[in-house]
Amino acid sequence: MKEGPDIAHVAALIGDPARANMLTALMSGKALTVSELAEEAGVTIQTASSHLSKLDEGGLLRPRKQGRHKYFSLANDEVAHVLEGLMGLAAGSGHLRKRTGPKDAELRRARVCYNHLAGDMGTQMFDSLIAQSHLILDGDDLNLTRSGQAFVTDLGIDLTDLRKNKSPLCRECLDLSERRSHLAGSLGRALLSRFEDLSWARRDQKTRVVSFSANGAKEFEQLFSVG
Amino acid sequence: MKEGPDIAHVAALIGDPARANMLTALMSGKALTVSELAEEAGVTIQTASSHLSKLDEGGLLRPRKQGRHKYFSLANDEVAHVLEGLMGLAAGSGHLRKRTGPKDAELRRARVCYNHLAGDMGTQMFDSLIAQSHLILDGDDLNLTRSGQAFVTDLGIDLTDLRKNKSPLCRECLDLSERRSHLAGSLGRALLSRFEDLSWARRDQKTRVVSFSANGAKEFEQLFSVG
DNA sequence: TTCATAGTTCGACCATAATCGAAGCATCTG
DNA sequence: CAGATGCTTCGATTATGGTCGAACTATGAA
Repeated sequence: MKEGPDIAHVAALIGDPARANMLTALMSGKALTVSELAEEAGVTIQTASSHLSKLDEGGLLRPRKQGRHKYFSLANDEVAHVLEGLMGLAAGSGHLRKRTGPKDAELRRARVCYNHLAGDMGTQMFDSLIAQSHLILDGDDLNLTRSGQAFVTDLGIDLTDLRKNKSPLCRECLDLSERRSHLAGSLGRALLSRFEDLSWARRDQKTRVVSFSANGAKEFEQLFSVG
Repeated sequence: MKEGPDIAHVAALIGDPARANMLTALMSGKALTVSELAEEAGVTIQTASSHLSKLDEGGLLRPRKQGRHKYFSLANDEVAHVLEGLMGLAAGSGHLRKRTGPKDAELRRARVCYNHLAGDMGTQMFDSLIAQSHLILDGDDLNLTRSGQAFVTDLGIDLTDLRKNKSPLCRECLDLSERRSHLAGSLGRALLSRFEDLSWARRDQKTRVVSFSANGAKEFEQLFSVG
């Protein structure tokens, strides 16, 4: 009767409150165990286990067993991307769960989107990379130019290492709430973790807030100035 | 307890099969009425109405009243973007709905889109009308030229009758799966019904297939040759 | 006006699936 | 080994929400 991918199934998976809570918890990029996710979602471990196996079957999660623990993380960047999109839609339609605490400003400024940098600083970095011609956007493809390769190598990132990875190096991740793009893919991931290594930034696992140190913010501003 | 946008609510909206069908139908970019969407989703009009008001409340749709019709389209391209992402996820996890039935070839060739002709023959007709300068496309507006007026009058269509109608005479209807336009509006409607009057074509209400008779196909080909 | 068509609202029915208790595996520790 | 911890499976209960018939409103046509 109908044609095309079964979008309803995937959406229904995300559409349950308990599962949605688990997925948002996983947006921090950190792998979590069944018990932790149960706590996040406010359900018992049995229920959580059932939910998680459904999410796994649906291809949204990547499970890893380690001893008697089972760690779950988001399956890939695409999943994170869709989740961010849904957050944008929910926020746009004024369907925020009331909570305009002080953390919101920080979240808008810099936050973790799965495992790369999002928020104002994320889009600033993206725009700056484009403006400096370190990245070029070709249709849907995003390519690192020669100067961009030098730039990130200078920053201390091993590109040949990254390329071993099967996942794409650069990816555009659209932040719907701001209608701006930021950088995902293995390079986006590497940049964020490099910022952490350099002690420029530190991420709060609980809230997805990325807080930059005074020095880190200065260095960042210098590297990714706009205009 | 929880923080952030209520992603579960939006996802649950998309997660119902009937609603998902409606949304995918609206991915064509065309505004559809409640009845059409009910047909798309395979539910009754009451059910469709209920679903649509929920989708509207959720900010996913943009409703427009036109006479006694109520047209729905996607609220904005952010919604479409999220839907695309979900399709990607569903496709990626091998959750495709099987798609190649025997009727599909017929549907691709000629089908009813609301009440005008779509499919290959629909786009052929559109292209031919443009090529013969019977129609000119001016931005978003589609205008019937003097020669076009003579052309359709020759075909036995009463234009003054059509113009009484408040609905636009010509409308472009984009078929995204083929990325081609075909002719909608009251003229598109009139053309299809004229084909039926002339016994050139007959439409199957169940499947939306439009089947041309041998003679009808020949006449059609002669009128709307391409090149 | 009267009839027809498009859509909404109400109410009742029913199916799906979320939930948790209890029991069962698996893995680590002493 | 026994005991503890992390997780899964089974079964029963429950509630949410999708569905349609029927009645109602609104717009257009004759």
